[in-house]
Amino acid sequence: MSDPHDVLFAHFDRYLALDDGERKALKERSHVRRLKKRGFLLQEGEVCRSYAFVVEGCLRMYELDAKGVEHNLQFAQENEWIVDIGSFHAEKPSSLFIEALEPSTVVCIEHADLLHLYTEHPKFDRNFRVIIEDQFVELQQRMLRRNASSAEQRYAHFVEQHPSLAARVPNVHIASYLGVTPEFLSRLRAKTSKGS
Amino acid sequence: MSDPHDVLFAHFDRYLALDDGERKALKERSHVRRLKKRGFLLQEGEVCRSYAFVVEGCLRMYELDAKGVEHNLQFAQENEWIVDIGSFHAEKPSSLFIEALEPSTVVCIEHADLLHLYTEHPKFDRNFRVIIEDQFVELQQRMLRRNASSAEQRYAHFVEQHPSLAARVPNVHIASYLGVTPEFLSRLRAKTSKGS
DNA sequence: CTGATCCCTTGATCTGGATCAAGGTCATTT
DNA sequence: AAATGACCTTGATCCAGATCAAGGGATCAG
Repeated sequence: MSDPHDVLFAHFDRYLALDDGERKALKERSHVRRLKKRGFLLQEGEVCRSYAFVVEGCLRMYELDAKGVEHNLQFAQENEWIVDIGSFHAEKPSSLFIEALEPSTVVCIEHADLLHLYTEHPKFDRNFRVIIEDQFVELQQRMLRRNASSAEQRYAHFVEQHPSLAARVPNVHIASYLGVTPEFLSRLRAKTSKGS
Repeated sequence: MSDPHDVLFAHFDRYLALDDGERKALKERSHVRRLKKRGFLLQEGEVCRSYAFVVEGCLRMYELDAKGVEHNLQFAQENEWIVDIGSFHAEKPSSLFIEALEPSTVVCIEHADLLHLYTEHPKFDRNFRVIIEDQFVELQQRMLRRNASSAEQRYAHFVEQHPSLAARVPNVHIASYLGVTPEFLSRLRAKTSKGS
């Protein structure tokens, strides 16, 4: 198995690649954390302390509503970031949970450390800007689909765009992410598998 | 009336304020554009050339679906930014429209100019990162509400959080933004105004 | 091995919100 | 001043998806 930090460095190669000094700083300013299945990286009421990069495994971020129903906001698997940015930057209590759906390994950067990286190495400002711009675009498209497409279309799109998530994540969670009940998603699946 | 660029400079004071050199560069690398009511800043099929800051007026960004129905993705009024970031950065045709709902004044930064600002003045990387992080957090919360709340709750929240938009934007557009039909929004309004 | 817990499915029924249709009020244009 | 069009409302009906209820197959801990 490769060093978690190497996976992270390789991830940055997709943007502006880090030089040795930046890699060293990033390594010093982050730490590896391992979570077992159903372990929490963040729970409601806590401040989100870690900007987390998933090296291995799969996590979800969700909210618990007044009726006790969970609403999945985001999944993150290998080479993806997960954090409650609002809570992280403001250092205020989060209303979200981040939970490992499988045994997972993440690289965590804490608030003070990220600020340090930003000011010492402007390339991080650049790279994190681009990373979040990409996430923003995806979220906008998801919002549009939520308003413009039927549950059936949204599910088909999800399976097409995220086949690995569709395979590794329980359908209950996909249903919640898409904004439908698990029962209804089950019916959709029954219908479309019959059709093929 | 104050100079549109001064409004933009004042906007940046809320983040890391610009120094004289940065202000000069920003002024040189941007231009003011005035739109009449129903004028377009972007139309489907075009590349989104401008990262636009609203000095005065109000615009909306929307998609037109296969059935010819519009879906509002975002509003922008004074001191807010509007752009199809995906199209802007990739310089690829957009599937969105940006239309002025009122006579409006915007400051536009084109792609090459923004890249120039980013590389010459790293503070822009920082400021635009923070700006989009804030937008991202808002959009996440909107996504959660879309999945967790009823149309009635979403409308009440919209009016509470965006009273000025609720006052200046036609209800048809608010309905589309919230993901309901104008007819249904009208019924919600009738019900809640009776209740008070 | 054995309960307990997930997770998925299927049936019956209900409802939030959509659709279709019509009419009314303003504001803008000619 | 008529006419067009944008915007809002209200009624009647319909449907996508929710809710409630039950059962069944994995998987996992003790």
